[in-house]
Amino acid sequence: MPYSPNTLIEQQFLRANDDAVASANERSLLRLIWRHPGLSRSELTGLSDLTQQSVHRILDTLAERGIVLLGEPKPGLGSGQPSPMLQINGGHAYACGLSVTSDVIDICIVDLSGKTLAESSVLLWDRGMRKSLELVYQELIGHQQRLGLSKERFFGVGFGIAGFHLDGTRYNASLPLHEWSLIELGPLLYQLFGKPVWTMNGAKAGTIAEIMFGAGRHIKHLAYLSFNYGFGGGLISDGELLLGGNGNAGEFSQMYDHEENLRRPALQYLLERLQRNGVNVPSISYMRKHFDRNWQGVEEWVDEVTPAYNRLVNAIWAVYDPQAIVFGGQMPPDLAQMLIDRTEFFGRPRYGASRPHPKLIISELGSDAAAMGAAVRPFQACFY
Amino acid sequence: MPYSPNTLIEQQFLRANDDAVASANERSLLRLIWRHPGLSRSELTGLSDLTQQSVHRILDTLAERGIVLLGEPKPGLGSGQPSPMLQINGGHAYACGLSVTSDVIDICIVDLSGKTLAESSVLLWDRGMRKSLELVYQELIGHQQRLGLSKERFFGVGFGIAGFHLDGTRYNASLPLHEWSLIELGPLLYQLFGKPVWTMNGAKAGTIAEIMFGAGRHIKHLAYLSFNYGFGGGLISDGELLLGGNGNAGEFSQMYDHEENLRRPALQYLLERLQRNGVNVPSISYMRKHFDRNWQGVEEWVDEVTPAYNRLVNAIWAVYDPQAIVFGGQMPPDLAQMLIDRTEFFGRPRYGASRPHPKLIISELGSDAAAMGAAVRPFQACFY
DNA sequence: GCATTTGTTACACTTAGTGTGTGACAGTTA
DNA sequence: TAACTGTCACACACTAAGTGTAACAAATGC
Repeated sequence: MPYSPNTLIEQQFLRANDDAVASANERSLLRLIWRHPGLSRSELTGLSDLTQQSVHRILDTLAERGIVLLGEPKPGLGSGQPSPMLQINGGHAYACGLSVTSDVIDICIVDLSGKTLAESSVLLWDRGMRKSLELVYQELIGHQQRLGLSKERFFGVGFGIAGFHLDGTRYNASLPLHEWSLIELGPLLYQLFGKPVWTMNGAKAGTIAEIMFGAGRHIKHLAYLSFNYGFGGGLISDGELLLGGNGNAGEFSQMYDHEENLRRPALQYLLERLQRNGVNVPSISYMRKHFDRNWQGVEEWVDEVTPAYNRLVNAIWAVYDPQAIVFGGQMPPDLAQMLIDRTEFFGRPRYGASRPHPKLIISELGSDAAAMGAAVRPFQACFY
Repeated sequence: MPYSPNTLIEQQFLRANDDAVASANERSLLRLIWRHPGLSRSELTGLSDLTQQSVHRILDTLAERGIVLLGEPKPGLGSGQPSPMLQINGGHAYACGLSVTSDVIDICIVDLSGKTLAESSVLLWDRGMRKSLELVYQELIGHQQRLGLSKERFFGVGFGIAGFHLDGTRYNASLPLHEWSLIELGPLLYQLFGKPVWTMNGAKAGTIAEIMFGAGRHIKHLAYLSFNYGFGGGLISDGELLLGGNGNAGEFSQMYDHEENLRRPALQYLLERLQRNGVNVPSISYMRKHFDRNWQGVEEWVDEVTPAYNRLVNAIWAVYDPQAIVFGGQMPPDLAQMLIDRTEFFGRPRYGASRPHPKLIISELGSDAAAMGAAVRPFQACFY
């Protein structure tokens, strides 16, 4: 039987007489509370399709289980009996997110309300996978002790890795991660953490962060570009991550042939160029933090990748037609703007009406998006 | 309030005390019967997630409403009380599909079981839209009388038009169809036919045919290429048509820049070339019927479009990653094979494991796929 | 202070699926 | 040919979950 995290969820998080964490209607209400912080019970009734009585009862059981907090009456709603404010109870559960890239594992602990409780990272150096995971586990234990988090409230682990999906929980990552490739990561990590583990491609983790914390909260169909050492991304359809036939929808790099591949907008090439030009930029995260568009070589690189970039944007438009394309990953916002300024949509207007093209948006999430996305993935899978 | 066909469905097709045609569970059973012709009631229980009792009761109500026929006991199932064979009752409802292209409107009448009852077409010439629709309506009336179809069993109309979606039921079609562009087609057609009308892009109609009658019956994630005068297509995710942000997912032509656009694999260019070479090929449908790969100019054209074709296939792979890409529309099967033989996937293997790429499949549906797809669209929207 | 408005809560009702048990039937065995 | 066995049909009581009606509670505003 294939590994599935859903069957491994602990009893204390499940509904009575049921092996799910929340029913479809419960999830729809939880989603609304997530998206509208400070909502009152009566306002929620208006947003939901359910009747007032059903909303009331469902919230009652959610509050009894400690998932939702019924707060102070909300003021300023006009006449009538005041309605309590609703809040997701962060204390009900927390999850750990891991993002494995070629040189570092980012760790992030997030509670059910979406609050980041801790962040840290472990450098890979030349340590083997087992050793690295052992260090990650120690980090986690440290965070738990420092924050006074009980093991019982630990819901699960989200695990993102830079590499494409093969099948089950197997991935194919780039060379430095050869040890992590081609093996079933799900059972391995479950054994280490003793909690259910949701695995995903790293760019998909960023996409989930964008769904839960970013532009995806208001835009239902979008494409997320994750610019990193290489680059990938993800598609969101109707607020849900789209997987495609093999789980690799949004692995945009694949569209280039050998030659064009060298002029694709992957940050490794910009980094190399800057270093060749003597600009002191040791890493991609440094580049993101201190980016200056006047650095020697930036303009040149942008001009060089513009054709491949425009091909990318138009291919996404043609194939998937999202409402928006979000620039994320480690891309410096100002660099993203330079690309956006050079965008050329190929479609020509007909009768004055052009085919509506996607908006181009710079992600407002930090560069830790992947680890954050990995961390909320368990909650997104079960609560929202 | 925007036009919606679902609210216009006539009483005789709706459930008691409900304004839907079939509940989620009813639809899941109907889908299974559709996909497994000759299924017995007991076999259906095994395929469905529901219990035997629930299946029994749901089938009972569906049989009472005349949607399903309980037939003869199925022989050869071993011991036990014999179980009746199940059949969708074609007589319960029929629908009319229209496919509007630049020179012709194809008409197709399909019953609920998927059987084609009639096919015909109306040439557009220089007739205006109103006049053409009037002729289509006369054709429909003729078919109804000849086949003895009662108006009461007429469920609705599926309408496909070659042009991209704008919003609501407005489309932007190529020049010969300027009269059909930029207007709300839904209310207009509802007024003419007096039945709910589901509108869609023409290539999406072909995609729906592929879902219901073709490769989509067994493959859940695929991309459909509709080669016609121009070319478009559609995406299927988990057996459902994917719309994207503006309803234009799968409008693949959009990915080419001005220059490459002239070397894209649209059949208009092949037709022109053949005619220039003195090959007697008056139309695309003639070309499909009598295609010969030795015609003067075929090989040359295929070589010329191969780069753009490979870009297309790789872009679909990169962006959406389907399990299969289906070659459909008016493309002659042998011509499709010539392209497939020239396919080059750009991905390189890593650790000997390549990223799994989509299978390339030639559609087995006839060239009337668009009208057929348009015709089943109302059933697909409400029953399956 | 009272009417108005709106949220809370109780209770009967509806819908839809489940669990149990009995009888029907075909094929096998004695 | 009668008994046995496994599978299916079907009836009935039960459960889960949402709806509709109505009484009651708590604020606002005149």
